[in-house]
Amino acid sequence: MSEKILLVDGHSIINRAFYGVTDLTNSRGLHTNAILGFLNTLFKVLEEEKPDYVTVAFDVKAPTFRHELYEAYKGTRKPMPEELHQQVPVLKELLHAMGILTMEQAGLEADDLLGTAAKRSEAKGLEVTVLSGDRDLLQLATDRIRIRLPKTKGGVTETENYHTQDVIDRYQVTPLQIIELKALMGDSSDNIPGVPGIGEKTATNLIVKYGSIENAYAHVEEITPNRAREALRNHYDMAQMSKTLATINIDCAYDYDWEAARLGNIYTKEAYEILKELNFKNMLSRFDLEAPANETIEKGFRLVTDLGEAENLFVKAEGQERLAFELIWEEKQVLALSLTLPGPETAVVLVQGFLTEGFLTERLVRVLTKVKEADCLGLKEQLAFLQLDYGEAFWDGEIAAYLLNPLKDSYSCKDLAGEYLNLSVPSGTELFGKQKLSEVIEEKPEEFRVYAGYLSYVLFETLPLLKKRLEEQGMDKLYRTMEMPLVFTLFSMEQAGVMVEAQELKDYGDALAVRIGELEKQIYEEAGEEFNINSPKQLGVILFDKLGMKGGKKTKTGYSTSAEVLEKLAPEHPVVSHILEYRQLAKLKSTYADGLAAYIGEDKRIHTTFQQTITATGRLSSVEPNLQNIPIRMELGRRIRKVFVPQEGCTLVDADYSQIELRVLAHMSGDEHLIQAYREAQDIHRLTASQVFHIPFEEVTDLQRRNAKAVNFGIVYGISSFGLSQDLSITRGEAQDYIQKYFETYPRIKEFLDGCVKDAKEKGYVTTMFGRRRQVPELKSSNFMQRSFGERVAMNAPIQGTAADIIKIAMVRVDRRLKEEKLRSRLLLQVHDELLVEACLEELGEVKKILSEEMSRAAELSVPLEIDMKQGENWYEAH
DNA sequence: ACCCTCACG
DNA sequence: ACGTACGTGAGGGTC
Repeated sequence: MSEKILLVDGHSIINRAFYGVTDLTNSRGLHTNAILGFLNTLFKVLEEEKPDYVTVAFDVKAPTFRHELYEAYKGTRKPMPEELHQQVPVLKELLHAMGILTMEQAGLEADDLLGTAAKRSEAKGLEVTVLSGDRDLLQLATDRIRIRLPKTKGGVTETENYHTQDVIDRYQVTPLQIIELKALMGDSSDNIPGVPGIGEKTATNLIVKYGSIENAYAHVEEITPNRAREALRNHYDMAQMSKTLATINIDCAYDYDWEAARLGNIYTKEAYEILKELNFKNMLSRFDLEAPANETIEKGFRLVTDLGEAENLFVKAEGQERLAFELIWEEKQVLALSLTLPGPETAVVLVQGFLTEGFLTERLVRVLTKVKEADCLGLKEQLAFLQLDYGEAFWDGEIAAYLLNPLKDSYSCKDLAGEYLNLSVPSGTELFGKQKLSEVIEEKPEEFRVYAGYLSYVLFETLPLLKKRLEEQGMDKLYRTMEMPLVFTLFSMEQAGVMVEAQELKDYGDALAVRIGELEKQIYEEAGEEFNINSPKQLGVILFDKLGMKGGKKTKTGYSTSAEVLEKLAPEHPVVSHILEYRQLAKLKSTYADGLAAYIGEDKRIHTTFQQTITATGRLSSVEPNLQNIPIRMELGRRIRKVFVPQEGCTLVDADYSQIELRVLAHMSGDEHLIQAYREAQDIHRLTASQVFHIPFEEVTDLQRRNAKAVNFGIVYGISSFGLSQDLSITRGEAQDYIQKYFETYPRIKEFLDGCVKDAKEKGYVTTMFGRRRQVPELKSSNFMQRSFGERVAMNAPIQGTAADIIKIAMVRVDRRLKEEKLRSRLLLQVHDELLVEACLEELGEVKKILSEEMSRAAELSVPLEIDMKQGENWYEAH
């Protein structure tokens, strides 16, 4: 078998990685996402190909022969963003440390170097693979040169592979004719001018029929349609030049050295050090020869399919101090249990034959009530299969990892393994894509065993580390007394759900539909044509191009048509206010009337999911559906709340904290004026106005009060004069003036906010009253915008986060008391500063007492925590 | 997959 | 000079 060579288009792969991988930085603020993406792609291909030679080609920032030929070539091409540019030298250094050859030369592009190396390697008898993100490289494909183009589908990266025939199958033309296509069509990203009026279809037709641009021109009289014929006739010279531009030079003056490209051991000490510096913990395990190899770990995972064997396992488990478990399920059915006992000894028990779901879950519950510690990932989801009450034994790795770093977007087994164990573990999608797990168990039992085994193994190995870090960072109490009990409270709330009147919701939607229909008709008449009102793009064309309105504000992609802009335009043309009304109704219908209806269950209730590990500040979020953003500000939308009702014999009680964030600010800053104001239970915004503007309380005008209110809000958001000026439609100078006066009045607040920023700059994070942390990496950015954002975040997170802590405490206590006092009333929803309870009529008095007591006592502040509470026959009335 | 818009605190 | 308020989720359009 002949030897193999892998040639990598460094420029295109790192670009692709930069835009495809979420931004990351290492501890010194260097952006690393493109390097990570590049390495992931490279390792995957290296493992698949096992090449004997590897070379990565880069572009050099210097004119090439193409510039001499055509001056606009790459003239307007946007420069590499700084965040990407800084990563290139680091990547090259890393490749060199791994003993991988790189090539670059002034006057040549990476494409030309690749083409040259590929053709010479082919001539030498090697099997060639070219890895690139750029389809232009397809012109190099032959029977012995394969082009691999990475493609991301559903989160899984795969490559499309092209030999000669694959190109023909896909594009109807030969690899070399790809050049002709490109010359005809043009390529805006490379500034290659095409022939105006010829697109992919026409170009393909011409080349399939005539083989080349020259031959097509020779038969130009025959060409149809007319448009194409004239286009080619008029732009033939251009097309020929484009062809030269698009042609990869396969015989550069470059001395390619195969021996320098020969692949040795890439897992070197030098590379290990660089990866450590880059903070690529997932990668390190490949390079760390001392760490236990995946194979060693995986060998220990035992598949259990026999009832007797399972029973023995459970008996053994019951006697343990600690274990990790994870039920694996799909479509509400348990498929398997992953269990790790000290040793560590990992077993994967399949639901199969006598090993029923019922047996498995009942036995597991018995085990879990006996052991001192049970670790898992995503306990709330597991509880759906396990009849369990709150217990101190449970530890949830997802929640622990979230507290340690709330900025991540996932806390999967794979993430934990990489971050805390330096272990590279495949994810479900990587292994099985979208295939159903029930099929995977049948078809790939071996792979499933490994996948499932890791789920509990990783938890067992990670939890001690997570615990240690929580203690080190002073978050163990927060974890044990707030977040873990809350898991059970949220589970109860989700299970309870909230009852919704389906018919009323439908009637509401139907009524909207009638009005939406009328508005549609009217808008089309006023616009003089029919168009999609829901499309900001089409709407922009109608308003700003056709009707000639002065639409100033542009977004990245075109005119802005936001309500803010439209409201200013409303006086100019009657269609604008109709569009505004249409927008409002369309939103209500699609998101709320139709959207919510789809979630009403057989029990007539909507069961949302509360996410506990999403927000950067410690708040919860609500999804599928989101019940934390049901309309309230406008009357029409607010009416939707009438469909949220109590069950028979119950009523709804809604309690919300009054201005909790400002009260938290008063407490945390220790500002006497603000504290005094709250102790006297005054109208806080009016008082602010009176103190800031030095006027008697009674004489504060509505406008002054409104301004003061906006300033109070701004303070909580991390004040900026620009933000305030936008909100109040005043100049920045005036806004700055308000802010200055505010801080003169409340100097301790300024000290507190400055202190937050200073802390964040020194320590890299800010904390809430209860010790919850949020890292603020943006403060290290060299970009002014990013840094300013970091400053606002540093001011806002302690306030928003403390308020979130307080209501979480209240929720756990309210839930606990309702249960301890054996009440049938239930906590249903949380909306950041508000709790909704379904109270049985005979328990109403007690429920109100519990809510009031537990919410106001949740934290000891230097100002009272006041609660507004209402009761009603639906959520509209109760709030 | 990403943007725009808009609903909430 | 930079070009923004903090935190979320969902639907529709576009590429």
